[in-house]
Amino acid sequence: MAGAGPGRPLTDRQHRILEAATEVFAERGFEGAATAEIAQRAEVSEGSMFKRFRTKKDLLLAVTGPYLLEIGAPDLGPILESALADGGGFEPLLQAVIRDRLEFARNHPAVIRILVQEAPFHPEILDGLSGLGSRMLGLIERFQRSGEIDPGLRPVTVTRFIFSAILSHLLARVFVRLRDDDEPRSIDETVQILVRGLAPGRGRKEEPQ
Amino acid sequence: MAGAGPGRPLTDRQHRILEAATEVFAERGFEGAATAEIAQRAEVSEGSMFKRFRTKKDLLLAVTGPYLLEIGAPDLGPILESALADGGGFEPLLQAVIRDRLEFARNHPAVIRILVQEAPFHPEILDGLSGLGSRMLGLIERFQRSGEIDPGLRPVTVTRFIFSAILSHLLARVFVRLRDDDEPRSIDETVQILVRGLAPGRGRKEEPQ
Amino acid sequence: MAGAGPGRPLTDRQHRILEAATEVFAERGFEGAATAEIAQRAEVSEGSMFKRFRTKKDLLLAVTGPYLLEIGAPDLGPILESALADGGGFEPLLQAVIRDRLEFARNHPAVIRILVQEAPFHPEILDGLSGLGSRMLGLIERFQRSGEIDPGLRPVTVTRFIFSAILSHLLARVFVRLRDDDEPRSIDETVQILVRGLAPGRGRKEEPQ
Amino acid sequence: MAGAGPGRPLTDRQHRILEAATEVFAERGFEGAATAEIAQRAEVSEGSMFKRFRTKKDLLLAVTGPYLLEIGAPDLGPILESALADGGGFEPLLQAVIRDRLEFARNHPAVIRILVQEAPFHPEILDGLSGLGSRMLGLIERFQRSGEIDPGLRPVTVTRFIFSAILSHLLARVFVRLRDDDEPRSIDETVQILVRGLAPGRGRKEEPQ
DNA sequence: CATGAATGAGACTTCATTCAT
DNA sequence: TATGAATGAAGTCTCATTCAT
Repeated sequence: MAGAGPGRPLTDRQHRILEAATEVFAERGFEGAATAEIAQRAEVSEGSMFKRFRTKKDLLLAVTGPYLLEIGAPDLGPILESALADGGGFEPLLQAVIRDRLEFARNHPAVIRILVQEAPFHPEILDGLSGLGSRMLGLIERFQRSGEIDPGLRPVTVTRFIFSAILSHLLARVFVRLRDDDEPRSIDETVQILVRGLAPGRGRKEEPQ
Repeated sequence: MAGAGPGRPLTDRQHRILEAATEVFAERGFEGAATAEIAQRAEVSEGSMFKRFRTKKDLLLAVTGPYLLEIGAPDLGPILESALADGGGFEPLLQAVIRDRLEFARNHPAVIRILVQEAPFHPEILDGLSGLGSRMLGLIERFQRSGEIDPGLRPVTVTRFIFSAILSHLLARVFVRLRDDDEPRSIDETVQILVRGLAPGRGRKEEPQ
Repeated sequence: MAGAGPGRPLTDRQHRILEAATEVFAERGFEGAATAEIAQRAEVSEGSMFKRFRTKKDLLLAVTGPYLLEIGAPDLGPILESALADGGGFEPLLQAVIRDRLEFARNHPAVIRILVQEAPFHPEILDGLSGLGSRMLGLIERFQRSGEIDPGLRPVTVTRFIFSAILSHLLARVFVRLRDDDEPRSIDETVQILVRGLAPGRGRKEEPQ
Repeated sequence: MAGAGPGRPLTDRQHRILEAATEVFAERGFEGAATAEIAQRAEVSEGSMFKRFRTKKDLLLAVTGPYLLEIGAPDLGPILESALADGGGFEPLLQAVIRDRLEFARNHPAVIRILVQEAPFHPEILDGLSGLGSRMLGLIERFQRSGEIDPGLRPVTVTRFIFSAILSHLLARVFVRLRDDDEPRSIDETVQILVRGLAPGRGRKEEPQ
């Protein structure tokens, strides 16, 4: 999952343009970003820039697209993949997923910002994620059958919870620049809470009936 | 917490302006919003608008400010207050908080959007929240002492977790317009997961053995 | 037909803008015209200009529209009207029409240029003329019945011929700035040629003998 | 007059460029045409194009030039030439001229469009026609002496009239794409009207005094 | 010689803000 | 006071032309 980058071959200039665009979009938001500033940071004329990327929005999609494809793609990061493949338990998988996504955030914080900031205004930005949701639901049901997740919880809720746990890490990292330096511990704690919270009840507790 | 609104007395015109601004900021984002459109929707001349709100940014702060003040203010919603006051347990408090915030989101979805969308670009927008964090930490430590929250977890983590659980509800409601209609159940499940996940382990920390 | 002008009330500034636009469009053509130059000649900022006329094309239509409406409208110039109304002969009508249109060209040469130059690229510019053709055909058939126009000629041909005779005057005036100063004689000659040329043959169709 | 094309030898590439330029200029006008599109349609790089034709305007002149030279040149179409040479009558000459020009328009409609559209902005485009006017005047005077054209008409008027009759055919063909399919009859009618209209009066008629 | 990437100048258009009425 | 016309600055995008490869 950690992510390679765009598939199409990019010239050096185009690479610089995308990097500059990523920076500026992250700093100022899409609407607030000026194509002139992007071109300037890329040390390229605006004319050149618009030759390859026909509109500002193309630039946005070119910046975010590659990363989304990879998120939804089946070739996840090696750690994650092994955790998934061996039909292993829920806990190691969570560990792997969270670690993987946090590493992604560490490597591409600006892209994370852009995705989060612009998704409400440009829904198509997330089109690459279409498959992710159903895949998650499938996994969760599997773990419910294996007894690691409480079958009484609706998969929707579980999905949202896991997403939000990860998201909170990302937001803290990328936006708040949290003072929490002990990331390993943070991950351990997050996993612990999730595992315990999602585990089947010990007989009593919370059953409506 | 449920919150009335701005404290300063607003003329009818100003009220209409703020409503229009809220709509437009939510729909198009701060940078994407045109003051002309705000004035038009408020059925007020641009001149009048800028007389009272000197800049577009003033308008933004006037829209968000009141709600933040109220979030940090001591006069929380009645339900919440009672839950807090009687030194009651963690679970009913969580119920109350989540319910209260969801109601808030139902009443002011546009404000939620604006807060989430613009916070990264206008940090001062969140200034009103300064006290919230430490108050949360205090509460958490109290529940750790009372044995309802695992003392092994750092309060920072717990805070983030609770926030993110609430946030995920808000996001689902406001942005994704989720198909999850069974909100009461959703809340119950959320509370269950949090209570179980944050509860002290059964004898030892995290190790099964 | 001589033409009043636009129907909507125009402020002084807007009037100046339309005048400037007329000049510049006539001189440089629509594509060749720069909105900056129009604004400058009108002594108005571009911003102001685009407030009233949302696009450059709006400006074009605002310049040409009024004159076309009047061409197709039933309130022709007084001379023309009287010539038409009294069921008079073909010759005085031709005199009136040609004189009227030439006067129009003398008063609005720039508009004529624009119409001729831009019609091929902006067909909607001529929408106001829709009714003119059929009205012409009706008139011609009437004169064919009255024996002033050869019934052997198809009305299409006759229409084209009359149009082209008028057009040639306009073009000569507006584009070539012809050295033909004796306009009255020019008109007389044109009318003579048309009347004779369109009159029924002397006994047989086309063969002198 | 029927006219082959440019005199200078053109490589295949240059030929393709001129064809593409003709198309694009006709469709979009000179200002509206993009050199990039011309190069693309010609399947030639912009670099190559500008090597041979140094500016866009060169391209325009290269497109129109050859046809104008030929119009003014002494090697008219065979039909026309015979009609002219044998000192024949006015009517057969008119027939020949009109037919010849209409055939020209059928063969090169795009060039006609360009000439008509761009002549007002690039007068030099018509430089090749310099001799045409005086030659026409000479012919007309000859026919006035021979009694086929009314000597009372000024040659300027007659010239304009003949031009306009031909022009109206061209315009109808090229711009309006007229529904008049019966071209032969159209020509006959045009010639009839001109011959009758320009013929000397039968003693009375139209004398100012 | 052919190419097409690169560019600077300028095009049209939008917009937050001001100010005379 | 309320208005909305006016604007300057800036924004996105296009294009004829050049030049290193």
